[in-house]
Amino acid sequence: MRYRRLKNKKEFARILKSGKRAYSETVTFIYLPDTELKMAVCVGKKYGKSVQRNRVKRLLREAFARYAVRLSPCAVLLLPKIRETYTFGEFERDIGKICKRERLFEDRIEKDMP
RNA sequence: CGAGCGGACUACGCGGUCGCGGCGCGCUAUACGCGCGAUGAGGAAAGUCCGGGCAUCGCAGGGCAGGACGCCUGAUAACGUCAGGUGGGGGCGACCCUAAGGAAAGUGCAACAGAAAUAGACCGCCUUGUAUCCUCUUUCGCCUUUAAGGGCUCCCGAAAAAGAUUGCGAAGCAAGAUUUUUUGGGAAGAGGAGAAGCAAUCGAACGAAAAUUGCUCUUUGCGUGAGCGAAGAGCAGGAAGUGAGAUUUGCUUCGACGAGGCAAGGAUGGAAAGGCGAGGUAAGAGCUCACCGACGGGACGGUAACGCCCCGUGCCAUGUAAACCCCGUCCGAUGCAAGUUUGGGAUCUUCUCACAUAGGGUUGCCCGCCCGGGGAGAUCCGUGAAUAACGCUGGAGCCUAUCGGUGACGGUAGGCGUAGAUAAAUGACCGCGCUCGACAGAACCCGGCUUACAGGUUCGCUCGUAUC
RNA sequence: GCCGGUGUAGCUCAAUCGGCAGAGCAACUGAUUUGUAAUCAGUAGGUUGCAGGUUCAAUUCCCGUCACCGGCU
Repeated sequence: MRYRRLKNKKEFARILKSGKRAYSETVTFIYLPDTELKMAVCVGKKYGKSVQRNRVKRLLREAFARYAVRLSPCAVLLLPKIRETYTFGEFERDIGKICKRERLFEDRIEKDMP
């Protein structure tokens, strides 16, 4: 297990209030340093019907899991932007860019990771 | 081959790598993890429109209110579902649709149009009464209860008898007014004046800051009609105009007033008191008759809805109940965020009520029944508290065979073990194939209904065309 | 998950028991003004969310569906 799911409502409020935000074309990334790595995906009703919402959540989790091994411990909220279609490639590329820019990678030796 | 109808099934497939949910086994030694294994969304999981299970509530006492359903029989745990049938409607047909009880229990509504809208008589048809004037021909009546019949009077014709008188010189013959009797016919008809209108003609007055005109054509409205009006187009002309009133001419329609009968006909309307044809009548009418429809009764068939046949009634009350309503059947309420268990004890303060009052609960209301304590705040320690566990998936379960039943469905035998999350699990990448993949994601569980949907497979059937 | 409500002109809203779909603002045209605003006169604008049914007739009654809004927890 590389990361934990965020479930508590209080933690959501804390991150939204004092977390740091980073933006990209497809996703908004809110993070706050913590003792261990935690993550949650926020997808409300305005993203479509249940099939569409589930697909967005799966794609985001998969993309986050690609980088979860190398991230320093912090609490992360992922807020996708509303679009017509969602693809895995865009999510993976943007999350990678953000993590690099915000210097969240713990281990800088393995730079050849895709 | 083309067009179509009905039913059933399926819902991209295969392989590899990484990853996710819970389960089982093993390791670590119970905070967190690791490895292996099998397994893991639908026909609609959707809408939440019905029905049930299950759970709780002193519900399983009564009444009122409210809601749902409504051809018949069956299936089912139950249903507004399903099966088979009946009636009605649609289609050439296969087949499809159908909330399909009651309108003589009562209330409401039926705009506009139309003479009239649930009722009657505006026009009309028929019978009858009353009533004005003039002209012509003329035979120019009356009574009785009517127009049948009778009586009286008058007129005309015929026959018989009597017969004043007249002619012939007489007998006699001829003519013959008149009277009586019998018998036949007749005692009425034609025309106009009248009323209401339309057009033309004459015309007092108005009209120079001038179109307010005429003719033709087309469309259309009103009127029974003569005719009148509106809109548009074209042509012509330049006082042609409007108009109180009057006369004549041409034209149109109708007789007036009253009583009674009728519901045939009258342009409307969704609907006009059965339809249609014939007889009948003063005119008419199911007034009578045939056929069709309606209603009532009976026989037969069917469990029944109903069908079919016979007889009778001339036939009376339009539609709407998906308006209120009546009749019959059914319904206690709340929903797994239901609910059960564990996790908190002490002190203080305050509010309300107390033996049937008040309050709370029980169904929206009433009666009835039940409850003895209940609620709030502060301080201290304690705290994962929108939490944890249960409910939670073995159930009216699925598959196969067979038996009963037209069928829905039921019985028997054998086999199977088939998601259970809770910020909520199915994804990413690579390769191959094709027809290039629609609608769409479980949240307590079932039975239905409805809605969305790229296609594909298959069975049965209908119509048309061509060939044999 | 459960329960309730609303859809009418470009906007905000009416329509009594089923019988001609209306008002205000906005738009357009004309008048007024040197011009604009205001004012006055007039005009146009509707699949009553969609689809089906009952009825002679539906914005209204019934059924289905779509969109939006609100409440409980």
